[in-house]
Amino acid sequence: MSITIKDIAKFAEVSTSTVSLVISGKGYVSNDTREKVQKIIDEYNYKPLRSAQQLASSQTGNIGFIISDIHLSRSEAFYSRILLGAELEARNHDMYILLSTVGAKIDIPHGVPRFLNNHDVDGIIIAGSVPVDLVYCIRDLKIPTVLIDYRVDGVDFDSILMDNRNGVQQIINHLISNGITKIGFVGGSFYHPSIKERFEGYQIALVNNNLGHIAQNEDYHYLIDYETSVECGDRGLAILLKKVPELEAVICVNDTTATGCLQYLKRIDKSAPKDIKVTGFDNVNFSAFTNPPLTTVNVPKVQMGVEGLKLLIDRIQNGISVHQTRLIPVELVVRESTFLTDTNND
Amino acid sequence: MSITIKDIAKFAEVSTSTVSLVISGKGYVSNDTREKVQKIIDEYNYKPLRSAQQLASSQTGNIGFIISDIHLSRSEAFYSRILLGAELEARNHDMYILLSTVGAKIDIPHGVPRFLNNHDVDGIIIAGSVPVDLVYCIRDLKIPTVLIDYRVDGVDFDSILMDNRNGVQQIINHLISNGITKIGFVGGSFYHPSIKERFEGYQIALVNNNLGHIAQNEDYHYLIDYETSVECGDRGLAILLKKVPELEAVICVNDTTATGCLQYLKRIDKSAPKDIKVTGFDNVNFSAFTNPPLTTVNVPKVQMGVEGLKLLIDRIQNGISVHQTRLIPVELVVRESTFLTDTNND
DNA sequence: TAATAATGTAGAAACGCTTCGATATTATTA
DNA sequence: TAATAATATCGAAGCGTTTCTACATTATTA
Repeated sequence: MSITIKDIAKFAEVSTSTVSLVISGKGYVSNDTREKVQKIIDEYNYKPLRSAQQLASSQTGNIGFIISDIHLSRSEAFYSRILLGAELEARNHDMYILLSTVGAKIDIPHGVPRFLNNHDVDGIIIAGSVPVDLVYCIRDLKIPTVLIDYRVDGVDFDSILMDNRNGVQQIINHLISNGITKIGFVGGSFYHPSIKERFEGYQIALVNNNLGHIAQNEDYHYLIDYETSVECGDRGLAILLKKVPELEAVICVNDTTATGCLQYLKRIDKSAPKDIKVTGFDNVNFSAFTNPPLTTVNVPKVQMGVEGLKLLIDRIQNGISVHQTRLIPVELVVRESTFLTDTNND
Repeated sequence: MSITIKDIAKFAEVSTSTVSLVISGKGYVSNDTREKVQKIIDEYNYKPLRSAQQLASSQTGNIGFIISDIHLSRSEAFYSRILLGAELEARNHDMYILLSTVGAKIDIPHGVPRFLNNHDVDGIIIAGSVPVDLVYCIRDLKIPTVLIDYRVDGVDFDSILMDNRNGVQQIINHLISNGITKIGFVGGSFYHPSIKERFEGYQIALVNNNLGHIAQNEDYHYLIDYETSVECGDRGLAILLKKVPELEAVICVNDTTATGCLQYLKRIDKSAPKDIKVTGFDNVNFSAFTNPPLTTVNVPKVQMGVEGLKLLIDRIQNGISVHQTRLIPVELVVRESTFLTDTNND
């Protein structure tokens, strides 16, 4: 039917093993032979059949990407950008990504993504929080795994994290250097490590600036809702302002929550930055288009996906023994929700 | 290493071919034998190796899912719900989904999703609009293909569409039966067929209600922006109200755009439904949480993914000759952005 | 009851690749 | 210069399935 490695070998007048070596780049092949074979391959646009490669090499060429369905459909493109980055890098290694969403509750072992039980992946990426039972299950499977924007205490995985604490510190320095000190925090519960880290960054930065009394004062903190959402921000700022009417700024755990704060301000006929400074986190695509545009922290989402896949490939191919954590730097993006400026800051 | 079909055959004291027949459910196997073999399979938790199956059967067991990167990251979980549905149904057929995003421009044939050139999929789902060149390319490849929420004039594919015209008609009937007639439309350009259909539905419904003059009056229509977005709705309603101050209702092409209208109303110190009725379309997850909650049209997104995959499987397995279009019914969801009610309508 | 059809099972040949030796040639070292 | 190492190529085995063919056995039909 289609053209096979045998055909190429015949046309190039070499053995199939030589063709295979040329394709994989392994072993010894003379330059002359390599070029001759490559020319034939190109001429016939030959692509080795994946299933045959897989069967012979006992590698699947697939990466399993696990994400909670909530994250995928609610988190405003944050995780889908990570997926995008992973896919981008997967192409460079000629691998495919098998996507699987998981619910908040899954029963082990029947409810786990199929590719786990079926041995259909060479490695796994977990993006964002998933049920811990699943994490334990995957650890026991001993499949190479990388966590992106997630970690589980007591489980030692390679991971890609963003520097949440530093990001919030940048925000706080930005506020304090402009004379703002009465700074509140609106977030979600600590079900996700990033939320916890952002709040910790908030507390540390305040303490470092001799504002420990605010860092400790629960009136300044709204950390109740399980999921972060627009409504969470709306409700959160309302409650904070009731307790602390003199609040000067509110740091939101992410851009979505910050949108909620802006919404609340508008409802009570106030606005940022005039009455109160509002900041977000993540720099998702809509954050430049809120009214006013959000000061936030840019998280290189696509790059996190790329790095995650690179790390995973590294482990699959080289089986490095010690687990790595890569902390991705983040960067303050100043827009008008904190201070009106003349300079255009994109 | 792992357990193979040979092991199962040995333990069950049958041939490998019999085991294979039991697994696939094809051919003739006596009940006794079937049960005996199945018991062994279960006992050892045996799963056939995909690559071997694929090689022997020359089927990949994969479905390619193509979506524009804009759709994936901007369209508020609409398309990711479709993806979810497709994945759900893929599981029932023990197939995997290979996801590929494409940009607004791609060069044929090098920029097309890899799985096309590499013969790594048995069929393709295209969700939402993609470059037409890609559609032509896929047609020429003669791979079974299903379009979901998209169509291209002159290309005959199986497709899953939603009943956009009927949805808008339901909205208009809802408005008119409550005495509202001065109804505007805010949408995007017609790059996507659904946008065009929704506008057509708007016009048809008006004509049917003896409101043809409004259907024809361009002052009532904002159809400029390429992408539908919050800003598009904000800007659109502003312009409409300038031209038609007595406007009573605005039908938005989707929930995102409707959100923009609500935003604009708030800015000019007006609100829905008091000053003007606002409706959306799609019923995405946030539409129940806007302020006020949006009257909209529910589109069964997950079901569309499921149906798309079913149709695709049908074509792959049975090679049905005539192309099918399945029109998915939609349903009006009345919330408070049109009329304040006593009844709770979820 | 004899011929035919349906049912049930097994053996072995693919499927298209990778990789392990084996062998031959060339380069390097002692 | 002889022994060894590095380079280059090939043939063939093997990866774990599916499926074709052959051969029995049992059920159905004339």
